[in-house]
Amino acid sequence: MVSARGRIDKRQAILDGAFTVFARQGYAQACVQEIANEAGVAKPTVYNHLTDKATLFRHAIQAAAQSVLDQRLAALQPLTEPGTDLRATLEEVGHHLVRLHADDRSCALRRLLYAELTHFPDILDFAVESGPHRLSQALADRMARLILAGRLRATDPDQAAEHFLALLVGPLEPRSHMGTRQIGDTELRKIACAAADTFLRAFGAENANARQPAE
Amino acid sequence: MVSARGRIDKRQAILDGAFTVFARQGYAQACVQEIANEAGVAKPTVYNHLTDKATLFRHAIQAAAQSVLDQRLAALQPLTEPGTDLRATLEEVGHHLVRLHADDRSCALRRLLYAELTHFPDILDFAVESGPHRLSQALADRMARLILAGRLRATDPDQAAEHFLALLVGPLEPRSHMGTRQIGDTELRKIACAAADTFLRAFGAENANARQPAE
DNA sequence: AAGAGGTTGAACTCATGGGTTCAAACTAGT
DNA sequence: ACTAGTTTGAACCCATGAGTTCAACCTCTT
Repeated sequence: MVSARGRIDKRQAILDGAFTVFARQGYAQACVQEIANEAGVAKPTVYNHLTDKATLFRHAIQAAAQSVLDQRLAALQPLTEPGTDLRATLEEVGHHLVRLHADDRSCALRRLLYAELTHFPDILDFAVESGPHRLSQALADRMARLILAGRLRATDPDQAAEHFLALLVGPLEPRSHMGTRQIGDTELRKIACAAADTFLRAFGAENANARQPAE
Repeated sequence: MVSARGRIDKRQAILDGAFTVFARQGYAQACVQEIANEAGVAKPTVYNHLTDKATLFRHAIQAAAQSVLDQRLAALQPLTEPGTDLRATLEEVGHHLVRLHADDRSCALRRLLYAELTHFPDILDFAVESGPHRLSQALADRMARLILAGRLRATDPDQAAEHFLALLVGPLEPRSHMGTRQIGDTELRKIACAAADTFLRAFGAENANARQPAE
């Protein structure tokens, strides 16, 4: 028997190649032969691991969505220990989130989801439900803590999270030409700063509304 | 000769049917025969008016994008004469914009653009450039007037417009499951109110920051 | 009535690509 | 070296659908 490690590697390679090609071509235009080439594997091997083009697609999307979500959740980390300068922490987290959102993989995944949602209604479950929704929940948890600590105004934490994410992501779409154009890091930073600024004006605690210059 | 009116009607019917079918199936999965059926027309007639499936797609998208943009620009109208209650006007415009954004046609168009942007890079020109960008510009013009009139804080009008749109549209995507689920009008209204509230807190003139109950 | 231009349906050509088959080659474990 | 499970390439079958052709057919114009 071929080493189990080798099998798993092949499977991973196939899923990775599948996502790459699907991202490049869309579901219908992507042909299995090309996926096999991308993965450095023969066509029958693909069908040996994944029965269908459709299940191949589902698994590739699911893997990509999981990794994207993990990255985003990790980016919220600094908010659990906000330190003394809340603005700086928000800018940092915002910058990180915005960078992830503008990432190639992330954009490709979003495009694929939008495109094939009608043909694969079931991908909603693990891609939308556990995508932006989970992120929003996690962020709302942090917002609740900040409100309790008196560092934000007393409001609905869910709405605070929703609006912070909106301020980050909203300006991104038009500027990136729907994920086509890459955005420079300085521009991303500016977007994050602007979002943090507006957010603090609207949700900051009354006594700390003004920009605090330094410690 | 068949009446010119009849020809034009056929062409319109074809473009409309094309958009409907493309929206339902995506570019690759849509077959020209089905478009012909949808338009109540024979297949060769389609090729008589539009040479290609590709140009058929381009024209259908262009027409849809134009009509969507027109609707959105019209929705900004109330902001040119803001009346005494700025908050109410913002909520009204916001509600209108959000309703348009959540509309079936609009969602379908957005999905198509995302999906086929890689295969038709040229649709960027008339769909993205003259889509959200134009809307943002028009809104920024209104913002500039409001700032000059002292009804908003002195800031960059472009950023004010960007953030207002972000606050409107951002919360929509996750809730509508990327345009799959229809959202009730009361929920849309709530989203618009929340957006107006956050926006006024961040961009309202200092003296008019608080909620003004009535005239 | 005659003719011109657009429309129709059906049949046709041809390329693409999903999925399968199979014999040969490979790669451990014994 | 022997065997079992895997991979490989190439060829194959078959469905789908883009785009074309053509003869019959409207539907106006003159």
